[in-house]
Amino acid sequence: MIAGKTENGAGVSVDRMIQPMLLLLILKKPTHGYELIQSFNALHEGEIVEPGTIYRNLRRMEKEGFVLSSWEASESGPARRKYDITEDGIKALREAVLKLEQQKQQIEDFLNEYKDLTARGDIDEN
Amino acid sequence: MIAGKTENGAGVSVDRMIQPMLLLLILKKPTHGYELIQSFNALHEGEIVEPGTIYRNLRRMEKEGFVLSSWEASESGPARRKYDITEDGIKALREAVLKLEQQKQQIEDFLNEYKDLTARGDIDEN
DNA sequence: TAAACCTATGTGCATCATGCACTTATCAAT
DNA sequence: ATTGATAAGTGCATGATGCACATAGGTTTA
Repeated sequence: MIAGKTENGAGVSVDRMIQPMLLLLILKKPTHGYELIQSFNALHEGEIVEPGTIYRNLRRMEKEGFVLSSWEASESGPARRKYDITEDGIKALREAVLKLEQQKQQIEDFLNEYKDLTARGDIDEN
Repeated sequence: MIAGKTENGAGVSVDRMIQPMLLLLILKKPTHGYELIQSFNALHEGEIVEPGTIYRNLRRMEKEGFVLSSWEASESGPARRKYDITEDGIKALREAVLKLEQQKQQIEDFLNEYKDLTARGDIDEN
């Protein structure tokens, strides 16, 4: 439970990965917020991402120049805001990838330290 | 740059790992805040952790029953608050480990998806 | 002895991201 | 006309952090 806690607990999982994940999804296939929410929640079952979080991240990323939006008519339903990634967005994605690699390494280091401890029997298993 | 941003940018690295890292350090060797700050900043060079963040996390964890503190005299210097981990703290550490394993997996999944894309040449390398 | 410095702990304020709940709006179907 | 799915968004509260500052004990030095 960290950051905007509740039973969901963004302290984990998709935590702080929303921006790069959105950028990657948009890079793969330019689309709109509603579908991104579907993709997100289909991808990580159980881990529901708040619509508000998606929409706010999209608007913020547009403000920062990582994506561009354009209104698009739907065959059946209200108009949607379709997002495309920009050059800056691709750059931001690359930087995020580098940071995530570092983060993964840090987590691995931590987990290894923990395992060393349990292996030595300094801590019980159950 | 996420959460309390500035040039430091906790959005990465030690991001949201402070609590489990502190618990692990204290489990290995009960100690006080100031030394934990040293350990932290020695461990991850370049990534400076704010003293305020450490102290606040320690007090919070004590309020939640994960650690216990006791004042202790120093040979040379002001008294320090020495922290010991509790059973609940060990439990919390174990839970954090599980979540970090999940988080690591998510990062890996993401990085693999990204690599698939670059491998297909859908995105330039530089 | 006073000033300067290191050790040690902490707080106040601003910023940022998220969860939860709610609102608005379009379109289709009943 | 009402209901329901699609689609986008906002307001408020909560929580974590950075930065700067405050406080205080102890040691060293001028």
